Amino acid sequence: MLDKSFNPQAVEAAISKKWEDKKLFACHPESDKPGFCIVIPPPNVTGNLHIGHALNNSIQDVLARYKRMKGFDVLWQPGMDHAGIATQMVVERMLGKQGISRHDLGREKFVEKVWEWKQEYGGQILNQLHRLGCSADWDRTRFTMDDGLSRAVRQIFVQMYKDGLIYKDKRLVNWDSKLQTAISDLEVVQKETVGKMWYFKYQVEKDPSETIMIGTTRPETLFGDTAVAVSADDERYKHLIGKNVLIPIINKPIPVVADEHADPTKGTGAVKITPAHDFNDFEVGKRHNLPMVNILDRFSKLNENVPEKYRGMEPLEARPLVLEDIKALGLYDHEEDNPMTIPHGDRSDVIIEPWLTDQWFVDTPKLAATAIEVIENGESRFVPKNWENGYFEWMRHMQPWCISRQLWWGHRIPVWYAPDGTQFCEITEKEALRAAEKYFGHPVELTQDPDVLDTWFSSGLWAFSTLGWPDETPELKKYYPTSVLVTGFDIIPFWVARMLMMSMYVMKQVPFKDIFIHGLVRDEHGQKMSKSKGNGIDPLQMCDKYGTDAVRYALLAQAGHGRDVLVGDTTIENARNFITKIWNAVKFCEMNNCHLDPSFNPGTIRLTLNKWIVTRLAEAVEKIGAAIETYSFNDATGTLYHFIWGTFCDRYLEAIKPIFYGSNPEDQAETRATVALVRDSLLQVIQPFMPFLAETLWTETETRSQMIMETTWPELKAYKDETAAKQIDWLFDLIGAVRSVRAEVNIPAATKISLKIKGATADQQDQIQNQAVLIQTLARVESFEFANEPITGVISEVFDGMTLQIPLLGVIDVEAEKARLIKEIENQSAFVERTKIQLENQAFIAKAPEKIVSAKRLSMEEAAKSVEKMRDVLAHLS
RNA sequence: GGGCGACUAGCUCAGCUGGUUAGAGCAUAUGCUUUACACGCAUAGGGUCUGCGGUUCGAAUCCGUAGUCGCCCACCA
Repeated sequence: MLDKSFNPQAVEAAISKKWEDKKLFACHPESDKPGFCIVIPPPNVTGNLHIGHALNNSIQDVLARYKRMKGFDVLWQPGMDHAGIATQMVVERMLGKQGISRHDLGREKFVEKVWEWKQEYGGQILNQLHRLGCSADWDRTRFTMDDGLSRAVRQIFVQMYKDGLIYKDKRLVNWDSKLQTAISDLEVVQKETVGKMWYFKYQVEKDPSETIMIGTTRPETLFGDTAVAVSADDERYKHLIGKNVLIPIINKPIPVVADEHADPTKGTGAVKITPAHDFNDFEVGKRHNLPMVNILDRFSKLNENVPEKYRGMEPLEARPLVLEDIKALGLYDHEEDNPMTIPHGDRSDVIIEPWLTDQWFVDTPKLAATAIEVIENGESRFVPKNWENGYFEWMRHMQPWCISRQLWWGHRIPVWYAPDGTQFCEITEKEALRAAEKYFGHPVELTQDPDVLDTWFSSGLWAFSTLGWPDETPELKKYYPTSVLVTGFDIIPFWVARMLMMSMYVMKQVPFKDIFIHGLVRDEHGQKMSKSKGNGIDPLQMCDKYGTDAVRYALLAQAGHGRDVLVGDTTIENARNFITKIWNAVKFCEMNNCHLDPSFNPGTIRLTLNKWIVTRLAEAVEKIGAAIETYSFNDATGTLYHFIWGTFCDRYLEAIKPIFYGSNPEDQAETRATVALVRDSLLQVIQPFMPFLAETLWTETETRSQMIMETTWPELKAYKDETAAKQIDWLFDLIGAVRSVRAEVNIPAATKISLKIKGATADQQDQIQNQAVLIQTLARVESFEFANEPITGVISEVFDGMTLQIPLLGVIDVEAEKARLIKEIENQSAFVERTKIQLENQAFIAKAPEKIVSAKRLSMEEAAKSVEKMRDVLAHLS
């Protein structure tokens, strides 16, 4: 006998273990089942499971489990990302507590420490995903710094280098002075501030009476100025072009140049050019061959290229002093408030300075073209589709991707330098040495580039590197391109776009066919979860409190197209309540001895009630399957919920009680077998969503050796009987109407009443007789009477053929009932009126489809379809 | 500045290519210790579908426009 309710804490661990012991999550590349593959968005090795992971992985798990039941050979490829900066920060912090810096250890020792850390503390998140019930093929877990994946990284780097798609360049990059590394554009976040714009004058060389006024938001960078730019046809400044002006304070002469960058309508029309510290100015500098004066050191402090009194200061410290000095010189004019955004590092949160350094770049603008094409031509598609716009936008404005990081943890750049600086890019040091020897004609000593690659470089290869590339593995052959990528919109540019580019370059095939983008998890009020607000939800705590299935279901119940997911105690409690409902429904089956009958053929069902539930079940199962296939998890769960709670429990289980409490053994046997069939089908259908509950009930209710995970998706199409289904629905409407009237006129539940039914067709009268027991139980009706004579003229006219023709005899307040009916009639009259108009219009439309064609700008074919549809609706109406 | 999306019951949302009387869950009210379930059952109240204009026999749905709120990108001398 089942307990009072489901106790997830007691069973989850054991069930997980059983699944894993039986290797039910493993893929079978050798099997001839069709392949279905999802690669996990690899969580950071430093990561801890948060609610967003829970959503992301629950979705993937539903797909994996569903596809397995549908007969696919599923590979859900798990793994982790080495997360260069994040991991290095964690380990440095840990060492810092012992008073050790990474420089004390040296590179090699430090990297060793990181590996030790990974061994001991890293990858917690994978255990947490196990707890969520994720059916990934855990034995195949990959790490972006595995030998295999590292080899893939080096090989692709070399190939891209040789194809000219990776190059080293001295350019302005985003420099993070705290992390001491360059970062990519994507890792920079803009923060709004109210800044100021300062206006001051530069004196013209040899003619101090003439000046040119500029406006700037960063006066302290004037030491790095190498020109002032004006528009070529700006009358105010035309005469100054080619002359020199003097930088205030240091009196260094710099030229006035004509450049399109200067916009006469903005500021004063004249702009100071600091090529080493501003991306726009850098371009101007290149156009005019200006010197690049770097005034910041690697800690973003002013360096030896500024007057002594400012050296060692941060730009913001120096700014007021510089302004003071300008004022003292009498060159200062005025200041204005100026709203602006300041770049910050997404990890370090310090101000990011553009800084001139040597870095490695990927020529992403070149790679972008194919990656755009495959989305345009549908080889790969975003679901929902509207993400494509953002993707195109981003891809078309792509800058070269800075991939070198001045870190120690990561894939070291496979480039070696000869003493004269010649580069040798090879997969291994040996090959580099050989190449160098060949080049120079004698052996030379080489030193490897100290930098490592951006973490996203290796994750960009994830779709194929995890499957064994560059070897031609059976996995690669069977599972690539993968079926679907499930991810959040926040990493479309970081990851999705780069996977598309890298995969197209290496594999010439898209990495995945579908890209399902889910929403953000928010709190119950729709607020973004954040540490500062304290409204975050720990999924594992919720699993402890309500059970894993409840958490999964609460998330999945809202996961749809372009929709955020709102979670909190209430939503999870509701999910838990649903689980209890299912538990109790199954318990009811058990108490009524409903057991699986292997000889039972649903095609031979006699009772309409049983035909009805099987039909409605079949429909629900189809709908749920279709919803999963289209990533509408909210629809799938909604259908599940309404079928189980509304149809199966509230209607069917109540309706069969009279049969169980009756005395017809044949009816009882058929009903028991039907119940067991419906129960098992439902358990199978909920398995992807609530695997622990499904597995528990599957094994507790029957003695069977097979786990539910090994079963197939229910196939019930053949047993549908729409006529029977409609009859029972009609009856339930009748019962509902009776109940509603009873409630309205306050008839105590225990009172039996007699029912006079008007206007029912002969068919319907038969049904009512046949299901007398049902009606007597559910509607508490004692006897029926069928009457053809009208109560009044009005009622008969309007009510002919309608469900609500149930004047109740005997016990009710006639006046109240009459008032109710009149109200009803008003509604119905309006309805009939509309119907009549629509019927008239049918004739009208049949006569004039051309009118529809012109009005709706449809083709004749479409118009015809539209007319057909109207006929259907109208036929149904009348 | 450019783009995307949303606005339907107190709350959170369905409502797909226009077509039965606009739905659900939660919340609310009333009544139920009915032998699966009070994490439950039954019933009810609650909506000029953001405003305005248009197309149509017919608009929550399509078009235009105004408003409010989100998000993304860019610029910022």
